[in-house]
Amino acid sequence: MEKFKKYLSSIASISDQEFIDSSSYFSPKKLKKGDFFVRENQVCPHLAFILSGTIRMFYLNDKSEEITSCFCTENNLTSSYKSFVLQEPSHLMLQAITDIELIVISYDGLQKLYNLFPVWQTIGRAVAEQEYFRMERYAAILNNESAKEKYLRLLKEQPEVLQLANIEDIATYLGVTRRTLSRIRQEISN
Amino acid sequence: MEKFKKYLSSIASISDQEFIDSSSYFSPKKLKKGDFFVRENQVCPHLAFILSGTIRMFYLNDKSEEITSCFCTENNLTSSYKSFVLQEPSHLMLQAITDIELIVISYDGLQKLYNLFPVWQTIGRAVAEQEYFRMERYAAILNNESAKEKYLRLLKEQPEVLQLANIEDIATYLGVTRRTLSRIRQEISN
DNA sequence: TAAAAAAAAGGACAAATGTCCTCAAGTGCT
DNA sequence: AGCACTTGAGGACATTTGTCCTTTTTTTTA
Repeated sequence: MEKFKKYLSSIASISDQEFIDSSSYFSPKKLKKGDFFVRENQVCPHLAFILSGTIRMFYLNDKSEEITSCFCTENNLTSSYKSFVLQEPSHLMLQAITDIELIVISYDGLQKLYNLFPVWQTIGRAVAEQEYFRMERYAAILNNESAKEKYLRLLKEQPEVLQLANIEDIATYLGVTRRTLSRIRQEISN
Repeated sequence: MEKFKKYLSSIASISDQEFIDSSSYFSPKKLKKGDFFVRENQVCPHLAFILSGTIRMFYLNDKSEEITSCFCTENNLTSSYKSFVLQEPSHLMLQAITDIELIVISYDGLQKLYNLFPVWQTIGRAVAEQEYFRMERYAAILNNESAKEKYLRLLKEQPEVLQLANIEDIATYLGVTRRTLSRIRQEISN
């Protein structure tokens, strides 16, 4: 829980007592490699903080191809955020690509925190803002960097993902085909 | 103001009295075509609701080329959101591409609303969530649609933008060069 | 209104990426 | 260990997109 408290402190000032009072609304959860945290068309039941492990977030495009939109790693939140917030069926799927340890909270639990502790209103807004900043950055990268630059960025920022994920998934994450990714890797190794 | 109230009601339930009490924190603002709402490296001073007109949001990439990231149209919020929320210098610029009428609120004004009216906590979170949803959708489109599909989507969803913005800006918005956009337009006209 | 300037269209070729494929290496299963 | 199965690398060619231009159209200004 210490990791989680540290994360919360980094986005809003929460006192020790507030954290203790809030913590009964959270519960631990483990997933095995390959398990789904969220399936397609399921309402995302939890917002989760990743204590350890990596989750692949993906969706099916109109040709029913899996498109990876994010690799979520430890010390970050994960969820099908829109589905969770609006309590509507998810178009995103979240699947563990390693064994995972999470701390999760349900939608109802979070609403209770909003009502009981004013600080959670601020945390809730800060989380939404953080998710926005992350997505804004992702969009700027998508729109502005070549596939090679994106690969090098992934190598720098999430090197473990290159070990854990398969080529196909990395390729769709970068927005290119397997063939192009293969060329990029060849180029870099020279 | 009626338009703005309608917008707020669509994202959180605000009573008539709450709206009246809040409204003194907002002020009207007009911009002429070509005026900047936010310049580069300026801390975005306001969050704005667009009553009428269109704003182009753009940034400079590492080759100092202007990349358009959004066209903001009436009945939507606009701001350099990250800059406004964190009160840090903006890398985004917002420029009017028509004459504009806005309703704006300052950062301090919004903090006061958060403190005075609990409903504003909810609105603030809902706004952050909305901005996130918009950006998530934009990223999915960027990563998944061809330039032609993106053009057709723009034609469908914001046809007025194709009249107002110049080709160069539309091209960078779609993530292609002028030449490619020219080819797309030729193809469609056949 | 005519000249100048700016914006958009489009030609020709180069570069990047995709498609479809085969081959090699690694993985799991019996 | 041996065989099927999966995964990644990379060849050959087609398609798409970019680069660098020139030409055409539109807009601005004297």
